[in-house]
Amino acid sequence: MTKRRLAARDLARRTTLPRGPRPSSIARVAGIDYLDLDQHLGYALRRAQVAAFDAFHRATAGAGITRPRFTALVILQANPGITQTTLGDVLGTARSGAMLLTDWLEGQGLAERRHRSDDGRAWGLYLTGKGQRLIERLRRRVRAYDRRFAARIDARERRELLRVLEKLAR
Amino acid sequence: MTKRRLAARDLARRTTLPRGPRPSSIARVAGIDYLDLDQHLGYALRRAQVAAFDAFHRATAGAGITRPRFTALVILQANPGITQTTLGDVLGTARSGAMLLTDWLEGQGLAERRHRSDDGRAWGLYLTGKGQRLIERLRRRVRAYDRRFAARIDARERRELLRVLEKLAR
DNA sequence: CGACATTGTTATATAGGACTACAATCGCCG
DNA sequence: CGGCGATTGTAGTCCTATATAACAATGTCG
Repeated sequence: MTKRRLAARDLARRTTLPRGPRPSSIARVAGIDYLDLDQHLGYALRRAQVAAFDAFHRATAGAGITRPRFTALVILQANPGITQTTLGDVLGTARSGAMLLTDWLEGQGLAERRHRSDDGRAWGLYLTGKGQRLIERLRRRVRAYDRRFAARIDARERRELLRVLEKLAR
Repeated sequence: MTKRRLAARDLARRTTLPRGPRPSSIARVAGIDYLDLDQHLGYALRRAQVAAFDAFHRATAGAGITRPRFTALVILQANPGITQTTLGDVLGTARSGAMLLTDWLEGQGLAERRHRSDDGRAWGLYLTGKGQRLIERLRRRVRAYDRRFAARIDARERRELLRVLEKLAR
């Protein structure tokens, strides 16, 4: 244990399961003129994304799992030993956020920090057995809900959509 | 002035321009295994949406305008006299949020509340001249940035994308 | 008129971040 | 090999965007 683990963290406070804002979906209100709002890619993307998030939310209901937490678990599953900084890069958040997230995962017994022999500053992050089991179950559920959500469009549209979204996200 | 306007609001506090979290974009990190994350519509939509928000953010830089504020201005422009509750419905947020938003718009001199003759409870919301000028300028800028962002795909892809996104958002 | 619903409002709580400063450690360069 | 800048995790602070609940004023409808 180096110094940085000595400080007793208030894990309890950070372990609170988020009630979270219900994502719901952004319904179109009758009688309202939206002008050209739907012609904006940004607006259209956001509406679709909120709807998708709703499906995700139902898939992970009760597990206290949020979007970044799910992503983190997937990344940890596929990249054992990753550092917090890299995790933050993947999630697109600051280092400090990745640390809070890691604290939560550790507090839940889903992941653990292990010292790296090659770098005394960094931790290697690993899923625990519990974390492994949880993410496998969650991935099945999320995939299922994603498929159900995607049922609104056909297979070709879905393929095209993913292709175009990737071009936009780059 | 009915009672509900009498309470002196701390407009100053709410008038603060948001520094806001820089949206940036969620870059793909080299050497990391993402598993099937990109196959999830939700994940792909989110990445694209963050990228789009980045374009929006650049378009509205310096004006203190956030996404919901922009939407509110557009909606007010096209639907003068709308109530706060309806505005909240359009934005997909709670009434209290719509009120805070309205407070901000009013504090900035962009919109104003006027009594409705038909309903003593509700306010009708209207853009001021300043708000009118701002939203017209902003819409031009946002459209331009949206076009620039959309340049990553061709016209047919864009049309298809909007069509498919609409199906998903419903 | 009286019960109930709706509107705006206020107060409160919380998640989710960013940002900064700091100590330990690494890596490089002279 | 010794020192200095860069990097990592950490702690502390701050802020935004939300939601929720309780409330008074007002509307609606039986």
